[in-house]
Amino acid sequence: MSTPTAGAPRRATISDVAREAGTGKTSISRYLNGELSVLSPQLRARIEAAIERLDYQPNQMARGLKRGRNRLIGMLVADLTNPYSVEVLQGVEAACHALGYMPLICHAANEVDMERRFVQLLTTYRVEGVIVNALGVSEETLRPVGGGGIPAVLVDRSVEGLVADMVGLDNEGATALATRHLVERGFDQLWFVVQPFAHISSRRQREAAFHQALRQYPQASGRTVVLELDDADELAQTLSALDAELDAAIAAREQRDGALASSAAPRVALFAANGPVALALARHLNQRHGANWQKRVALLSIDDPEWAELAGITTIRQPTYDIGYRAVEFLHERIDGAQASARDCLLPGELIERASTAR
Amino acid sequence: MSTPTAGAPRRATISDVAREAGTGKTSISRYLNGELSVLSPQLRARIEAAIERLDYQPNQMARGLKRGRNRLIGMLVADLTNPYSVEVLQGVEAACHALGYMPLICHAANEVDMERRFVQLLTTYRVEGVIVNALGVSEETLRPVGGGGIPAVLVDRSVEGLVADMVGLDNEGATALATRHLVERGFDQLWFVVQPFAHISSRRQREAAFHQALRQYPQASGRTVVLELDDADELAQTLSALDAELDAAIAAREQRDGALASSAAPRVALFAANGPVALALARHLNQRHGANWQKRVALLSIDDPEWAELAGITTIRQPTYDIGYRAVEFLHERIDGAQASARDCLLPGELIERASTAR
DNA sequence: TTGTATGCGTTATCAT
DNA sequence: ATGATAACGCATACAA
Repeated sequence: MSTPTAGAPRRATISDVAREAGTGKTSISRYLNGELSVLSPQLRARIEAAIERLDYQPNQMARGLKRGRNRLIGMLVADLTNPYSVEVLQGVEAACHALGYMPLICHAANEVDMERRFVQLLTTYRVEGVIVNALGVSEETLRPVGGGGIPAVLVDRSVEGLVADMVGLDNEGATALATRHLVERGFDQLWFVVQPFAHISSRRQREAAFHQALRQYPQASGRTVVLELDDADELAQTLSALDAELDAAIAAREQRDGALASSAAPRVALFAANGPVALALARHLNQRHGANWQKRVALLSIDDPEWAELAGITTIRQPTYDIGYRAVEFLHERIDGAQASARDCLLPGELIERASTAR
Repeated sequence: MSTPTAGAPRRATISDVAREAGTGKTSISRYLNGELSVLSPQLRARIEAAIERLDYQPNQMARGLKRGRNRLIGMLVADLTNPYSVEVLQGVEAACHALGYMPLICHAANEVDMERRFVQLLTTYRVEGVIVNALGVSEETLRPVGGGGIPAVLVDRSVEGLVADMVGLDNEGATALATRHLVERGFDQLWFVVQPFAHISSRRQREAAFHQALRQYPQASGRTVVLELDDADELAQTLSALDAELDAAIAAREQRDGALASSAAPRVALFAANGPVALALARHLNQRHGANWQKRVALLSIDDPEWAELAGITTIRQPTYDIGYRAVEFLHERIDGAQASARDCLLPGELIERASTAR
């Protein structure tokens, strides 16, 4: 059994190559930067050979130091556990590839100090720009970014006090679309379930848009339920309470409509503000009532994770890939010096109808 | 509306701080590196003030260049879409934090040339080590890593011809555990479903271990089904065929056991080699037969994604967090110069029993 | 066409 | 205790 590498044996530098090729460093540098027209064929050949022999690879750190830009951009992700983030990431990566950037992916894992630590780190590495899917807790921690600092574009969430471009879902349109769908399907009690707002703008926007949209439908009533996903005890408690209220609502309806109404019982619909909320709801209901829970209550969610099809959940699918792609394009313009005032790019969602909201 | 930053206004350097504090760069450097004992209180105060005033932050690129190490390690992930990867990643991040490393996350998205491009990039950035969840297609693309190149540790999969440490699931143990569970539950036809092996060692290992384990149970028979997830048409076709065979198997059993056996019909179990396969199977079966599919056939999967509980799937949960954490620890030892021969670290899986394998 | 010299922002060596 | 000065690996203005 052979032994893997330990201390690296010092890599070849540009000077080594120059010596090996019997020339100066300048020519090597020229070769590396594709200034081929100014190199005699012989020299060029010697350089090529030397590079090959020494397995030379230019040191990007040194390069970046010298030229003042390193083609690095930071991608600060709040929660990679959320499929939404991964999908956005794929758009980001594609755009970076196309535009010649290298994204440094930083995963805050929903921890505020992680976020702080990462923006700190990204600035000390002199990234040329940052794409931020922020925790949004405080503009404080994002100080070095946006506004007077390095160019930034926000994804999904804007953060108060931070002036920067932003791209995300058209929350108002998406929510209206979903609400309308539920009402048209005959649900007249709509419960909007959302995580604690914290400072997360998209949650607030969706909730506001929900109540706004509801005003168009006098036949339906709505309420907001806040669900804390990160605390198992509190979550279980809230879900139990919710379940009890559901029982009451169903009982009330049955009583009002008479016995024959039981077949038309499920008139309340749960509207999950995002995928994680929907998963928590579905898990709870499923555990409590088995696969039959869908007969008790409807469920619709913003975000369209892979399992939604399996569980037959109606969703609003976000244009995640495009969101990521556009974000990088925005950032690219800023890095190139665009000075326009902060722009918002709101992309439309798409309704995916499934069994969970059928009659 | 204010306008975001464009071209950065050149950050302060160590020289700027020195001038501002009326001293030399050396003292600033000393201050930054915590050599506080050799600084007079007055100078120290002046430096502190200057740094504050100029909002100075040391340039890590330059630092790394000078000291020859940058505390960067690469984390090459084959597929972030797989929850397994994200979970491993969390262990990696925690360990990096603890050991003072900064992980550069690179997402190959199952593309071979992406993988090649990233190892190239990581070496030119002179990362001190790499954790690789490889596509495994060819040792060729990983040449600069492991063996004679920069220290590397493999995760989940080893790649032929590449000598390096490796940490992952104890595939043999986990598969045996699962097989035994299925047999004990009374299933006597076990179909092991796995993606094309390509060069992915863990798939091969699990399949081999499956047939190996099966030899202990003469009452049960097994076979391997290869499922190509990336080609929708081929996938649909294979799944249909599978479904037909399932019908045949059920019919055969009913005939043999007589009419009364129909209640005890489901004696065939699907053993998914990993989470993505399980999802594909569940989606198909659910779409074809509705929620009742669980009455037709059992399902067990290695990997325990979030939706498994919702769908009631029995799984083998991998110690993902530990896998990531251990990987970084291994790497750390190599970076520090450990010369031992390549080690393997195989961690045990845990059986999570759910409805999908009940009688 | 090719090479020399200087500097990017830091740290390390050596004086003072 | 403090400060010049020389590298680190590379790119570029300038000279040849």
